[in-house]
Amino acid sequence: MNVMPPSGPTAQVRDRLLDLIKSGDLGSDGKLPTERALSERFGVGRRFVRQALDALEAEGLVWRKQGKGTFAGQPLDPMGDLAAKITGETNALEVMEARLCIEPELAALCAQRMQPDEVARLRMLAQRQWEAEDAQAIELWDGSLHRLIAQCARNRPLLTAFSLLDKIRSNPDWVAIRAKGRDMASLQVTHNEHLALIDAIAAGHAHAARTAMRDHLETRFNALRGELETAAAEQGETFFAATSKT
Amino acid sequence: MNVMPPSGPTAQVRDRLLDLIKSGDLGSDGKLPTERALSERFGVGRRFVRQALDALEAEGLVWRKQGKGTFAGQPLDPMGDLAAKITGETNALEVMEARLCIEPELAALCAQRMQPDEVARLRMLAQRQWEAEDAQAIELWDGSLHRLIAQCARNRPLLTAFSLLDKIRSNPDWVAIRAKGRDMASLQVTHNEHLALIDAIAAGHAHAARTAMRDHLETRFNALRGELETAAAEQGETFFAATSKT
DNA sequence: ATTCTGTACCAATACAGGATTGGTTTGCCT
DNA sequence: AGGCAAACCAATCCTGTATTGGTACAGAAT
Repeated sequence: MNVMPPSGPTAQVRDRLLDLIKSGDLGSDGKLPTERALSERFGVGRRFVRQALDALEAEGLVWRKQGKGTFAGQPLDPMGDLAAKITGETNALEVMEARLCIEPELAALCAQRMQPDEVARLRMLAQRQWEAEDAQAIELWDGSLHRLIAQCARNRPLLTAFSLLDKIRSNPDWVAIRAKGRDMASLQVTHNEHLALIDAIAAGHAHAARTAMRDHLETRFNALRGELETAAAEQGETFFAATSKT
Repeated sequence: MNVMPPSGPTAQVRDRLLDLIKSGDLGSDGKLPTERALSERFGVGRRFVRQALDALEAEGLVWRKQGKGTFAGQPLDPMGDLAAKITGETNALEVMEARLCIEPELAALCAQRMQPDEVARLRMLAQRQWEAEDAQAIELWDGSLHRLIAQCARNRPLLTAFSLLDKIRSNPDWVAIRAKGRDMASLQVTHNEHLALIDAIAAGHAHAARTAMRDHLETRFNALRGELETAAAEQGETFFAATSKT
């Protein structure tokens, strides 16, 4: 999908859409107003809205599906019923452990297989996350960044394994726990770690990318552990600590 | 679910249900008539029908879901659907790459979480594989060994990711390619590698187990690469080389 | 004649309300 | 007290309509 950079009214619509995306007024699923609503709101034809959305979709900032709508970020991979089945049989620590196994390798492969425009897309997603104004937007852009890295690794089974974890983690109660573990200081750390990761990927250094992702996940793991211990102290063990049975 | 063997009317209902299941009159999804319909049809109370179905469910001959119905057989495995979908979108090299990511970590976790009787089971499986007399038996015992390691790692998401790879690899054409890459010398190497791996696990050395598994998989990867190059030279690229698209 | 724009149409998906189905409880009869 | 039918509840399905992105068509403007 090679889309010309927008000019004229389309460029203005694109910028206003970007403002809307940044504004934090979207729902937790990042759903944007419909094309028809946006065309009324901006006082332009629907075709201009579509062209602006074409551009944003090419930049990886929105995704669209006929009959469903237009959403900020990157979509979760369809998992069928599998993730729902597993969610009740695992816990946050196991998922984190699995992430530490899989995502550094995805980052390394991404560094090896990255295509030229994809680095810019990663940087833009990291910037969206840094500029995010509420917990929902942080979650949406952080998730989108990790998803794009996984896609750019170009290994379908590993992408699927990642997506399984992604889906499990999308459970609202799990999302809430993560949100509690974030403050300005941790967001700064995350942003720095994201940038270091993207720099390693951009330079094509697989080993550095692997290490950067591992460091980043370990930081998040420690924050999660802190939250889980706080939650456990407050109310005894909850579903986060479901025993894994094999 | 411990269900007493049925007696009296329940036993008769059970037998009639079994006849119905065997009759081939069910739809393609194996859906049985509703409990209410069966109770009318057999001229008994619904409770008898439920008891008979309880028994058949305990025997694995039917499955039930509230709001959906009662079905002959066992529910479809969500992983089967997903693996079938992924199989057409990946290739043997990607799967091998994914194994190199996931299985060393499973071996390390297994070394940390292994329970006392499990080492003996691993050794027995390795011995079975060494003694196997044909390609099918080799595949069976080798697979069982790797599966047990994955289970003993006690991480549900990683086990699921492993199982997905296992499922993809169970495709018969893929099995055949692997069989062609084996001879007495390679089986000896494999056996030695299995033993080294199990020794590391038994000793609880996570790092050594990780390295042993990685070494073993790299050996298999090289053999697979050899077979794929041979196959490619013989008939041009086949489905093993499906391009991964992201 | 070509390009632009609004409108119409199509394909994919969602949604709401009612129906259906398994799971459980209640109340009546023996 | 035990057994059974009826009632109730929770989960899922079904249907018709609405919605949404994707595309085509027709008319207006240049």
